[in-house]
Amino acid sequence: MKASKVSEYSKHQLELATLAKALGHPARIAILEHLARVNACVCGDIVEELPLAQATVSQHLRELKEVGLIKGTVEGTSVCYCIDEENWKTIKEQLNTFFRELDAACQNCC
Amino acid sequence: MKASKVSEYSKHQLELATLAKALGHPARIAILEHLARVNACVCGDIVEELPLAQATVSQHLRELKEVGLIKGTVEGTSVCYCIDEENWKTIKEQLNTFFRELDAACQNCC
DNA sequence: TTATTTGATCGCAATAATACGATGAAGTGT
DNA sequence: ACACTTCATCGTATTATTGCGATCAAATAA
Repeated sequence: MKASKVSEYSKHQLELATLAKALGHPARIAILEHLARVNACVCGDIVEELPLAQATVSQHLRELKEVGLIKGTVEGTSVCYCIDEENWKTIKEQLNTFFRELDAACQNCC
Repeated sequence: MKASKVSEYSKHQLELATLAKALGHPARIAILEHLARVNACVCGDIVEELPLAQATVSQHLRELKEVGLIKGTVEGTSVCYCIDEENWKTIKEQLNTFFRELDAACQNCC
């Protein structure tokens, strides 16, 4: 992508795309679903759930954290990850707004 | 790899990730929003809306089409694109199911 | 203290995504 | 027939992502 043209997209388009990109890998979907399933904080045993090395899982966790979907809390020698409830609400609202945009579209076209 | 690790991702995890990946680029978000905004089929003037060359836009359109978000109909020498209402309903349901999964999670953790 | 555990980060290789000019295919108009 | 339009695809350069071993940092346990 040309750096000079990135600014041509609106802020919310860039935000949505960044968010979607974070969800655009099966490992990260699996991590989120695992965190949801155990309904509690899970630590590094996420690594055990995935067919990936510890370094790779750590990388995926960072990506999810950067986009605000999860948060991690240090607990002694391990780190407890969970879905970031606060941010998730905001993110969900962003996505739903986008969905409603699409819903309003294109009733009888083509 | 440890034997306890599941070597593959589930079908729905792969589907979700593929879908999210298709939304993971600002140009494709912009295309969808434009199609929604004009509330009718638009043809190759999508190119005029984006800071990208025709070949690149065509590429993005193909990705959106492959994942079922849009459809294109040939109209003479031009092609009319619009959101694929039918598929969009299915896709939205998939996403909402995923969202509900996350909603149920992690009430008071960390 | 030293050893161990947990997880983050670094460095690098392999792969995938992005962008664009050039070209091809198919329809339209002269 | 020819020129023109519209869009898809090809070839390819650039950049980003993915994955993993190695290593580092911090807390814990001996």
